[in-house]
Amino acid sequence: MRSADHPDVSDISLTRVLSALADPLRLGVACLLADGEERQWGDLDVPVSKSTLSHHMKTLRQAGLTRTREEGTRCYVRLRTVELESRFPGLLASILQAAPAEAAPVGLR
Amino acid sequence: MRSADHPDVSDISLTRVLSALADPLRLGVACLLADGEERQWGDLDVPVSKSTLSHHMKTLRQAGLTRTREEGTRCYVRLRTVELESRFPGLLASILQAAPAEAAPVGLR
DNA sequence: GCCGATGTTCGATGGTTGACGAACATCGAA
DNA sequence: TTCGATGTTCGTCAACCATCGAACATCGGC
Repeated sequence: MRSADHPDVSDISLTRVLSALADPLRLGVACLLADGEERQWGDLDVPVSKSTLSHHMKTLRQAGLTRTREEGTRCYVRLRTVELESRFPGLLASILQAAPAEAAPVGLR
Repeated sequence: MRSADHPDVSDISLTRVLSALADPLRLGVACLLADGEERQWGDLDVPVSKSTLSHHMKTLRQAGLTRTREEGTRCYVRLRTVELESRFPGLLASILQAAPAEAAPVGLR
């Protein structure tokens, strides 16, 4: 169940957040979501197979970085910016600022 | 050669920093060094064998988080706080602020 | 010059992770 | 109702990582 594994804000773990963002592909997805917009998975142009993308999105979701919403067969995702900021002030901002230089190329289709 | 693998400030990689700090033990070491003091390996009270500690210190060093200085057979280590701050503004501070809650218990002997 | 203390390196081991394709489930549209 | 689009799950594989003990190198003190 996808909606079931969103951790509560107070349960978001620093080490999980760090390892989630330590992967170039997930960092790239986070970068792309940094504008606050909600995106559909299929709109993400990523250099991996869809099963691998699904796996990475699950990792981001379980780390508490993103929130996934299902609508029919489609999945929409957005960054939990505000919640992250309240849990780890300044963290996401400082990471995303430096991220584009070494994140995987993730674009919009 | 230990002193050889300190990356230059401009070569410090975000993903390497993140994965280095994603490990509870290394996060604990970073926490302990957060006061800016230089410490000797042997003074660190860590729950792992010395070979494992050596491995983790190498990881921190190669990620650019710490600077190691050798003096005889002893090794001293300190956080590269200022350099990190110039490379990734705000990053280290926000991590270290949240770290104590889930870092491995690293004390002074 | 010998011995103990301090780290490093090596090899082995077990666990985790990222990747893929294939098979599956579900929903919407024709 | 059948088919295509969208994600998930499963099994597998290779790579990586944390850990340990043992062997080694080096330096300082006795």
